[in-house]
Amino acid sequence: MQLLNIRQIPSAAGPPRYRLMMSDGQHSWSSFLLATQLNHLPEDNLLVPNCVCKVKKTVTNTLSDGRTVVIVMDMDVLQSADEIGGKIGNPTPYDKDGMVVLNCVHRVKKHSSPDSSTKVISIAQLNPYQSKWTIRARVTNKSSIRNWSNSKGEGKLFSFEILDESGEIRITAFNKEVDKFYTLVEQGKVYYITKGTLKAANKQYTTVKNDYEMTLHAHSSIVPCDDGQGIPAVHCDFVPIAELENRDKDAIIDVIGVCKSADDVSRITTKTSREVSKRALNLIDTTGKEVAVTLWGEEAEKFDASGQPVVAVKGARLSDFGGRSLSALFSSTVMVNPDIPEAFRLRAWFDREGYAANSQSLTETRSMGSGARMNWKALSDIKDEEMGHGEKAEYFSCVATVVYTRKENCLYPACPSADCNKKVIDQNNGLYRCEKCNREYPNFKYRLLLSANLADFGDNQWVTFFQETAEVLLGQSAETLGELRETGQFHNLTGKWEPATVNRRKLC
DNA sequence: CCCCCCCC
Repeated sequence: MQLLNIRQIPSAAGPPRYRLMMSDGQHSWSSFLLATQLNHLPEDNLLVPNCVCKVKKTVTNTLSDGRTVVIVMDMDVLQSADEIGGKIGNPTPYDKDGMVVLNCVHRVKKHSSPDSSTKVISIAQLNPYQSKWTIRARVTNKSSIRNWSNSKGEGKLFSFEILDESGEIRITAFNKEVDKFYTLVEQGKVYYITKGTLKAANKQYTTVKNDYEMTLHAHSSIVPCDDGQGIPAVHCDFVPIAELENRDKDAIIDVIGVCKSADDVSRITTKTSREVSKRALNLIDTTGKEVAVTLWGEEAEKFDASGQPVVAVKGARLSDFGGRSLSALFSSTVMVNPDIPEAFRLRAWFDREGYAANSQSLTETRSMGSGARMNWKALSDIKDEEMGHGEKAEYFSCVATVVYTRKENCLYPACPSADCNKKVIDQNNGLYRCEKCNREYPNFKYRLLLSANLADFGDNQWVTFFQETAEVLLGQSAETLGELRETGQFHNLTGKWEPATVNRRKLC
């Protein structure tokens, strides 16, 4: 069609709206409205009178007074106004509808579609310009309930993603709608959904492939659909672990593997001083490669690695930490022993041969210390390069000899709580006080903090060995040393070491 | 109306 006229119409709020008069050469008609996502076309002076357009997608709304409005959702400008030069043919007005002045865009929104039939449409057809529809879709991901509080107010929300044969969309429920729908909405199930509000999705926050997202409100309904026929199941596009080496950092990928091992859950403090649980899993697949996947929060706390389950993560983010590693996001779905062929194949492979495979991990951890990532230094380099003077800790490896250990006070009574390790004060009443936990305990645990001087060919360096490394160096556990000290035998373990023995120990 | 995706 040829654009004959375009003008901005009054709109109270939001982006400007443009009304178009189009012609097919025979007739002209002016009840076209440009969807706001196409506003760049007139604003960049591409959509100007006389240009010829290919209208690719429209939505037709009938107003309460019977007038028809066509919203142009997608269009290309095929030939510029300059190329055409003028009006093509002598089009006559299509009908009197086209002559009615559309004076306010709000009429379109408020009185759209008097037809109240709730025809089932597909997710791809959803748009902010029509409100009477029903969709039928499967829940592919569901968040937990989250509370927020900011300058605008506070409340709670949860969100979920749904999928049909045409596409996907994210839906968010707030406050009352959380109470109404949270338990009803189940991962993997199919529902009829009506009367959600569509708005432009902020792409900054989502990987869901849709220009819009939906908010539920008081009149929204969600009804379970027993027949999921024609609605695709959650689809994963699993990337073989070995292939992760070739993918870009920050890529969002699906992965599946046998959870060969898993860290214990631990608590960390984020840069914004929030505490969060984390747990890294080690997944292996038939490529013989392993990769670390970090789970967060409740997912980390609840994860049970016993029995080496098959774990699939949909929508994990690839990181370059330690070479290559993965992190679950809020938008990720973690599935343990999912009922899919890939999982059965992996189980069979792992139980038959994979468990014994001489596998390699794409994720180097410090404790692994394979040669490739070692930062070898001579002790003099540490001073010359001012290592450790910056904000961040720096790590290096060296070969050195222990020339002296400061054995006085290397063993101390520590807080017995799991992650504390603060030195306790003997209250001399059978109780031991931890200042950090601000409480008293009937017991304590022994811990090591061993100061030693190391020397290589050119320099020496004082270093501190904490618990685990001191135990390696001494060849004794802190607990054993504690017992020996209590029975007066501690001095027997402080003799001199053979340099050859020391050199073979791991002094990282 | 949220928008947090963290840590080594």
